Parts: sequence; structure tokens; C-alpha cells
Amino acid sequence: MLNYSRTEENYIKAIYHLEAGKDSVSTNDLAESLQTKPASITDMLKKLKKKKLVSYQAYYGCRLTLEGKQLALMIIRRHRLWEYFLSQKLDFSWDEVHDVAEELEHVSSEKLINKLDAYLGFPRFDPHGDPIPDEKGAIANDKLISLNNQPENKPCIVSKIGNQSVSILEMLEQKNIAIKTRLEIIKKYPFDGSMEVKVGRSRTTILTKELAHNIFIKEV
Amino acid sequence: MLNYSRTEENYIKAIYHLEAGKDSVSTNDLAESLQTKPASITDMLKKLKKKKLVSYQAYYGCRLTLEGKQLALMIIRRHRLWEYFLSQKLDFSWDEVHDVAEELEHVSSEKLINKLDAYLGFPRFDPHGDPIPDEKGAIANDKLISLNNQPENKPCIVSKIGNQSVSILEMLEQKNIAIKTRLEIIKKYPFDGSMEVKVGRSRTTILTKELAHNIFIKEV
DNA sequence: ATAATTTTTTAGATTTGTCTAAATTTTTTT
DNA sequence: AAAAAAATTTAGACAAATCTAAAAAATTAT
Repeated sequence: MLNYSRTEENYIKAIYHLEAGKDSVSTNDLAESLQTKPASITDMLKKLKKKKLVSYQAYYGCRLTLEGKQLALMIIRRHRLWEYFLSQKLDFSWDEVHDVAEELEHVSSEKLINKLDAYLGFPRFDPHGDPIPDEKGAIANDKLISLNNQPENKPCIVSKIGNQSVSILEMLEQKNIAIKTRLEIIKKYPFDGSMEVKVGRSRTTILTKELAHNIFIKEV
Repeated sequence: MLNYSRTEENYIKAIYHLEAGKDSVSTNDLAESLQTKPASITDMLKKLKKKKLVSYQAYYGCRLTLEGKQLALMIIRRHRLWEYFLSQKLDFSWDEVHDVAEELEHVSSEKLINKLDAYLGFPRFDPHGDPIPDEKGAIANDKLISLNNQPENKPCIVSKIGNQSVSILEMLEQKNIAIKTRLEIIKKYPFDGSMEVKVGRSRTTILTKELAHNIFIKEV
């Protein structure tokens, strides 16, 4: 994987996100998303085509090539790992992480990112519940709902744990929470984001927002 | 503190380092240090002068203004904190940290840097023994020699501890090592960088390279 | 103190990513 | 299917940071 400019990376990332669903991305949509003019988009698309990151035909929009998609996944990987780091280690709140991660994602040392990944315990979802691509670009295909976003008195089932660190797993084990455990929020405390939760059919326990944020659920 | 381009920041940092000792920095020295041509230096110095970061007079070199110096200290703070992070948390070796930190130092969120500082335990020296400026730009004026660089059988005195984290302080306390303790390396083990050290006059103990690296000494 | 050398600056060109305004192509409307 | 509207591209210009080549100033040598 070669080195690309910050601007090129931002284009690739934007195309990746816009491409979802549609079968090609229009110049205007890209201009809107990147806060720039359509003429600039055209220029850059020609350049990215020459570098084989996108397929592009005048007047018919663009798509990422395989190589472009792989690059996009690496940028997203960096972004989400940094978000995870900021939120988990530096105690940023979830709405503050995005802008800083937007900067950090362009530091492209592979060694840095892989070591950061390991240091964080190979988390599979970022603080917003979006999946983090692994070293090879493999990515879970669904966005998860965190327990934090679940209302009171609606039973749900644990489907994923957001991080594989020993500390979280040991805590969950002690609280008898695992994949497929049935949970129901009894009461949320807005003051500190903590909540009382019924585990299975009988026992209840208190979860902090940090812990609840790493418990991803499906509604029943 | 306003926002400056990556290039401007690199100029400011280079001037700061070249300025030490001399009373002005020449165009040629800067060109050498930044691997660029003297003509480019002249252009940029005019620009930095307009922004009041340097004082510059044609044919007579430049100096940082107070504002420029403050900016330089912030860039150096970022650089050294990231170096510390890479070495201490991500397990980079000391000769690998520089290049990555060179990238990370340009991410300019103050909140990020201050939180990183706190997370690392407000370290005062980076992995090379260079002092880390604090939030206000205050900086210890001496580079320290780490115990790692001390030869065998030469007594020395502990003068600083490189980081104030509870974990390191508790470890040092247990080993009876504090400021002004007399140490002498009995044997170094190149395999893992650990060493056997005489503490005071009698007791000996084993120190890992990670620990020894945070013990800064004066020769006796 | 004049000549030779070195250092520094100026002038004009280049690259990257952007812009505006005009031209072209596609899409929508009637 | 022609006219109108919308989307896209082209052409030419600009700012940032750089370059080369030539000119100017400062320094060193004789």
C-alpha cells in the first residue's frame, strides 16, 4: 500500500461512505460531502483514476476499485481505532472523538496502527458501535446498538462485546453477562449514565455507562 | 495560539533547535536542516515574519519571537509526549519512535495533548532523556543521562525520575531507589537489556531496561 | 582596499488542490 | 422530441510551498 496525500485519503473515504447502497457516486454528492466545488471533484477523480483507486467515466460518476476499497478500509480502521483510544483511554466523550480522529487517521504508519490495535485489545467496534476493520481490512457488516441506547423496560439479548480486553471480560463474567444473555434495563440514572439492569430472569446489577457502551444488543 | 501549517511548524521547530547557543540562525543552516534550498527558506522566513513568529532581516538570519518560541515549545511538547507514548505504551523501541512522532506532533488539538499528558502520568522526560515542556511551555533545562547509558562499575547518583506514575514510584520505593540514591551497575545483560545494580552500599537488585530508562543519573 | 568567494535574495517557473465562469452533456418537463 | 433545468466538465486563474538560475550583498583572502 503506497502513500497518499491527506486530500486523496479524504476523497477515498468519502466515496466509500457514499457508495454504500448506490452503484455509483455522483460528482455533486461528493462535492456536498467534501464541502468543495464540483469542478474540484472532477479534477481529483481524474487523478485518482490515474492512480487506479477509482473507476471513473465522465458524466457517470465513480466507484472505488478493489485497491481503493482496501485503502478506504485502512483509513476507516485508523479512524475508528483512534476513536476507541480517545474514548477508552483518554476519557473523551463519544461526541468529542470524531474531529480529533479525523486528524489522527492520516498518520499512516502501519506499525503504529497494528500496535495500537493490540494495545487496545483488538476492539471490534468503535465508540459509536461501528465495526473496526482488522489488519487485512475484514469488517463486520452490521452496526451494533449499544446497551446505552436501549430504553427502560425493553428486554434485549447480548449479541457482541465491543472489546476483548481481559478487564472487561472478567467484569462481565462476574456479572454473569455473556453473549445471548437476556438483559432488561430497569432504571437509567442520567446523572452519571449508569443503569440498573436485570440479568436473565432474576438477578439485577448496576452497569456504568462505560461498561454498557461495550455491550451491544439485539432487541427481542 | 492560532493554527499553523505543518510546514510552518517544521520551520519553527528547526529554528528553535538551531538557535540554541547562537544568537541568530542562518538561511543556509536552515536549508541544510530542512533538506530544502536556501531560496525556499527566504520565502518562508518572510511569511513567518509577517505572522510575527520570527524576527528576520535580509542577509542577517532570523530568531524566534516570544510567540514563535512558545509555539516551538508546544510542538516539542507534542513530539516528546508522543515519543513517550509510543515507547511506554505501544512498546516501540527508542530508535523507532522519532519518525512516527514527527507525524503525530502536527495534530494540534490542545485537549488531546493535555489529556495524553495526564494519561501518561505527566512524564517530564522523553525516551531519549530530553525534557518535555509542560502545558505552559516550561521546560527543564538539562538533558538527562538515563541509567541505561551508564557503563558497568561506575557509581552514580539518581537525579530525576522520568515519570510520575504510581506504578513506577511504587516499584522504585520497593527497591529502595529514590532521588540521591547511589547506584552502581554490576552487570548488564545485553539479551534483554536488564542489569544487576548495587543500591546504596550493600543491597543489589535487577532492573529491566524499561525501568532503568526512567532512572536518570549524574555521575559521581 | 580590491578581488574572489560564499551566502543570501530575487525573479520566474512548477506542483497540488482549489476556485469561478463558461461550455457541454444528461435529465426532466412539457 | 424539443425546450428547460440540472449536473458535469473544461479552461484559465490562484495560493502555498517549492525549485532553478541569475543578481546582489556580505565575508574572506590577498
